[in-house]
Formats: sequence, structure tokens, C-alpha cells
Amino acid sequence: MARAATTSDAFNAVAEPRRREILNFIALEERPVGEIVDSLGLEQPSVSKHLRVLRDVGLVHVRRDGRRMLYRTNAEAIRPLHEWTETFERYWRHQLSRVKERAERKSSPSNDSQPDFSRRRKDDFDSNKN
Amino acid sequence: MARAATTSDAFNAVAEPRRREILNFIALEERPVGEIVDSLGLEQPSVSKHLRVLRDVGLVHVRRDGRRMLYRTNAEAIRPLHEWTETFERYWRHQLSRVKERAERKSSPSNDSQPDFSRRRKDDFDSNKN
DNA sequence: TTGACATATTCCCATATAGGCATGTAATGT
DNA sequence: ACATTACATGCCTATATGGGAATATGTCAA
Repeated sequence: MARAATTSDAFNAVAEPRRREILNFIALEERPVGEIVDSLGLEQPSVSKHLRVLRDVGLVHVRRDGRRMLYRTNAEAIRPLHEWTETFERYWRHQLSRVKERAERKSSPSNDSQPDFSRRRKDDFDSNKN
Repeated sequence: MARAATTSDAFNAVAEPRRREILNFIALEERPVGEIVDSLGLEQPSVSKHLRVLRDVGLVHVRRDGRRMLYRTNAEAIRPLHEWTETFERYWRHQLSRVKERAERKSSPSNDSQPDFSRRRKDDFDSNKN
């Protein structure tokens, strides 16, 4: 099998850097295709195709205004990505403090300033262990 | 041109669902390939290939233990993803409140209006505050 | 050394790209 | 109706993919 379609989900859609740029550019307010073209320096058909992908996965909203099409980022659709990455936030915090803790010593029982990490159960992650 | 390589960055690497599952599975503690295979129900070569991609983009660390290879998620490498998605957090919040604000009327003239954007450049988006 | 175990790599292939270019289509102005 | 503007879509191609099967590499144990 080949790679999953870019339109299969937000993860695949935003893997393309140009599409991320587009999303950034139209996050604040809707913009016509022409402005995106000018701003990113891509060919118009390219932009239209990227927008098509973004639309298919719900990452943008469109609205017609005369002959122009106004696109705007649908931030909600980025949320799943945010949430997935967020799951790892505590880990890099943990890893960071570990590195900083390079005090040779094994950490003393008196814990100084570690965010509490123990709330989470291992099960949250390996839900599908055999 | 074809799609960017899966090994070109973390965005492309995590576009594949199986790779995200792997990252989840080995986020807490390092695990040998065999356990990942059992846990995800994939063929061993598949898992090895996915791990290769993850390694190439620095999303996992490896360590040899006898004949086994112990892999572990390098959460740090997920951070850029988190940060990119985070940029949009305020937007979905806005959008949410907007929806709740269903006050029909266009917003009153004196309010938190947005700065002038009409003539900004390509990567203008970043310098906004909430 | 030989064999068993654990993991990695290679080969093959159907599939989906992204870009360039040409063309199609919708809305507007005259 | 016609020309023009603003997008969208179709066609083409080189390229990378992920899965399966087979094989290679590496490590330990007897």
C-alpha cells in the first residue's frame, strides 16, 4: 500500500509545509485565493489544490464573495492534533528536568520541583497490549 | 514532485497512524521491538521500518540490550508539532466564544477589534497576541 | 562452530501524491 | 453577448510510500 491520502485526516493534511503556511496565513481572517497566491509565491493551481485538501479534511471554511472565494482556517479541526501532541507534553517536561538534574546523584527522595507526573497510569498509553 | 519524504520532519513522520500508535506505546518506557509487534499486531518488518522512520527524524531513541533493541519516544521531538498547533488554540477559543456569542448583530464598533492586516507579508501571522 | 533468537534490510508493486501546464467554469462589467 | 477576472479541475510524470515475503545482520548460548 501507498501512503494514506492527504485527505484522510488532519495529520496527513498538515504534513505538507505549504498547507501549514496557508493555514497560518488565513488563521486570522478569511482571504481570497489570490492573496494566498501572492503571499506564498506559489502557482494559483497549486494553492487551489492545497485548499481543496484542507477543505476535504475540514481544516478550512470557504465562502463565496462575488467571483472570489474567501478561505479561512477552521481552528477547531486542528484541535485533535493539539490534543495528541499534548499527551507528550508531560514527557518532555519530565525529560528536561531529568537532564537538568544532572547531579550525578540519583535523585534524592526529597523531590524539589517536579510537576507531578504520577497521576497518570500506564494504561492510558498501552491500551492495546496483547 | 511527489510528497515530501516521511523522514523529512516530524510532521510527515507522525502522519502515519501506526507510527503514532508506536509513539504512544513507547512513551512511558522503552520497549523491545517484539513487544511493539505484539501490541500493535503488525508484522515485524513493518514495525522495524516504522521505527526506522521515527529514528531518522529523532522521534525515538534506541538502545541495544543483548539481542534486543529498546526503543523509546523522544518527546522533545514532538514539541514543534505541539507548538505549531498551539498557535491555533486561541483561534478555536475565539471561534467558540463567537458561536456562543450568537448575538446576531455585528459586533459593536468599540471592542477588541483586530489590527490592520491588509498589507502584511507571508509570515505575518506569528506576531499576534491573544 | 552451530543454531536459535531478535531485529534490520532488500525487493517488488499498487497507489497517491505535488508541481507544471492547459483548460474548464462561475461571476462581473460593459 | 462578450471579454475579463478569479478559481477550480484535469492531465501528466517523477517520486516516495507501506505492506508482504524473503533474506541479511547481529547477538547469545551450548
